[in-house]
Amino acid sequence: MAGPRPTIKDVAALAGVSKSLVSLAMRGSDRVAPASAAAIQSAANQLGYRPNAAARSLADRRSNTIGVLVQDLHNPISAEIIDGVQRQVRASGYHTMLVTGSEDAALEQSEIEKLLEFQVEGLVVIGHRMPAGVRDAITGDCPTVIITRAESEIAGLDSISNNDIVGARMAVDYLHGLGHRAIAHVTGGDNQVALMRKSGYEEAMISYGLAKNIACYEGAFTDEGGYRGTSAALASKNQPSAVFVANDLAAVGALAAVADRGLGVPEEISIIGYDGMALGGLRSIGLTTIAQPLASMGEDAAALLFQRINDPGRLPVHIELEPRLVIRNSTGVYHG
Amino acid sequence: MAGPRPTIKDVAALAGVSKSLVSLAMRGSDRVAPASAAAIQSAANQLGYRPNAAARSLADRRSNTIGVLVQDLHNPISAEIIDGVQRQVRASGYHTMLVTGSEDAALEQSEIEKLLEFQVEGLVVIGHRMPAGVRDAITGDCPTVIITRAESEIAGLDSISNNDIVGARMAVDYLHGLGHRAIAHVTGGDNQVALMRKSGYEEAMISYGLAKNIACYEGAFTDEGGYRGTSAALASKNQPSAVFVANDLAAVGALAAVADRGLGVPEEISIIGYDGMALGGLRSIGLTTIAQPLASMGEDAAALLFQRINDPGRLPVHIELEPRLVIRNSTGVYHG
DNA sequence: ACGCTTTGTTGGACCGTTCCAATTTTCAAG
DNA sequence: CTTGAAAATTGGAACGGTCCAACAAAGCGT
Repeated sequence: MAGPRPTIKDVAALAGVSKSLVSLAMRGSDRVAPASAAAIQSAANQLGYRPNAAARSLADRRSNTIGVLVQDLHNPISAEIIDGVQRQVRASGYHTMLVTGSEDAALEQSEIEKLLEFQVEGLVVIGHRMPAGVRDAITGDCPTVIITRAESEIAGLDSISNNDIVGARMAVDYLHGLGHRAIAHVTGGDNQVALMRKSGYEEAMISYGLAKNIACYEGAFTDEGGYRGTSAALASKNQPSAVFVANDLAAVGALAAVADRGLGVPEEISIIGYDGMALGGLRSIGLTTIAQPLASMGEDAAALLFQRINDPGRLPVHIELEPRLVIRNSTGVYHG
Repeated sequence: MAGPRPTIKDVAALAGVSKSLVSLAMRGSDRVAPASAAAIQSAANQLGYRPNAAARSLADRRSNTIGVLVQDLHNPISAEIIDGVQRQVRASGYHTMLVTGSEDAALEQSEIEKLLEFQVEGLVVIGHRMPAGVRDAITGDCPTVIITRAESEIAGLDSISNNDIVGARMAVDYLHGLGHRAIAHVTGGDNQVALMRKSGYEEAMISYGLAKNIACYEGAFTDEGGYRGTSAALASKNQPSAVFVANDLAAVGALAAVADRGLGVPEEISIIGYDGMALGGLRSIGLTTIAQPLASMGEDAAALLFQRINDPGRLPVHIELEPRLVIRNSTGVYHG
């Protein structure tokens, strides 16, 4: 078995033709005589020939590959967005190279670096942080789009997100409509997305004349963070009757915190999350949430990328989608 | 901004040295005079030079890359395993190219094909199905390891899994110890892993003299599948008092099914899952489960891969880890 | 049998690196 | 100084493909 992998030359020799013809045949050109095509096919199969992507990409000066950086693979919404991205990328005849980010900015930057060295023709970033390497990517002329985070100032960078301020307001509106007045917020850290959700919450509270009831507890976009923030909220002397949690993953942690304190959801405490992850829809979780159209955001992002690849000069586009309230079992009317 | 990307030649010209020296310098060789090194560095920065991975990989005849195929990115355990793989791969100075599989076998095969065209030096498959392309990979001399599925016959293929039969027995043992006798099983489909868990369940039931109580309901390794199978179990005339569900994701669906039927967990029905996904540990879910050491399985898999890369001839290794019972709130004593 | 087009096929240059043998420079010792 | 070894640098041949201009073969109308 083994030895060096067969190259196009070996196939050519075995089929008794030139390597140029093999090259043509492998790409399914119609300028190859049927007889030759058959001979080449059979030689290729016999040798187990597989084209070398590095060589091809070098000669072509294009890699046919889109790079995807996923900042938090542990958040189930990442998988849902990726699905959308993949679908669109595949439909365009490209393929995807996925790398994962992390809290370590240097590591994240080096992952992007790797992607760029591979000459990816476009970059999709899924996450709320703006990784350091992205600026390099853009100045290096690599079309880039960032998902779930709004970005409008940077030339050459497209973005697609939902309107977090509006979404947060919707959450408060809904809880207010149920009769809640002591509505707390568990935050998602100091990234842009979390901050916008927080502002939306604050604005809504103020517009209802509930400024004095504004209560933010520090959390994070993780189950752990939601648990921590919500525990703090419940322990406070002004215990809220409803909690708007920064995202769904954290909201699942929030449900746990409420249960641990021996309180009932939604009878005593209402919980609303944000994102619309599929897992939240299970009846055993039944999380009310502000949903983003995750898969289609992924698709749109990839579509945006291809637009820019075909027209590199175009102005940065920011697509903002409307979030949607999804009512399930974690919220209920206030009975004081 | 733009034009063709700068190459090593451009850097050489600007720094006033030969391209060979730039090549050496970029890789941090100590045979380069400090002065030249500095000049080259500054020229590279000025031009925004970035080495071309395709060219490098071609010249080197190695890609420094490990391919990872994730069959089900939606199952949270995938992310946990990937973490482990990445850590080990990075520690070895390689990087990772991730692609996602799907039910569509042809698509999955083409993804593997892509990975091989990229000349990945090793392949990690995460999932329970054995993808068609894997055999090609192995005959094409690409070291491969498969995670969560036992495989011992195929030369050149390493595998790492837990002992699903033992694990399933542990689940039954535990439920039996709590006093349960009508223990049903919701299956995970017809893949090898699911079948082993099913056998373990059956064997354990038989060894307790409960052969007549064996009751398998068709499910799948998804929340949806668990919901469906458990609903069927609860609707049957021999309603079980405990259900062993094929995996954690399905068990979350099972919890929903029980709740939907208005029954209490664990008072009326006990539920036990399998895998040990982090999410199951949240108190709002509190799923009792048979846990696999996911992250370390990922690390071990990558380690195995590097061993084989360094010694391609070695016999196939199968590492089998012991699962561990993790007791949480979804199981309780039987009170008939 | 004659050009003339159409269809198939080919050699060689090139893509951006790394590697190696060969060359130049530097420098310490005699 | 000279000399030889060590240190620094270089040109050119790979690597495995794609592309292009040139060439060979086949068909075809007259």
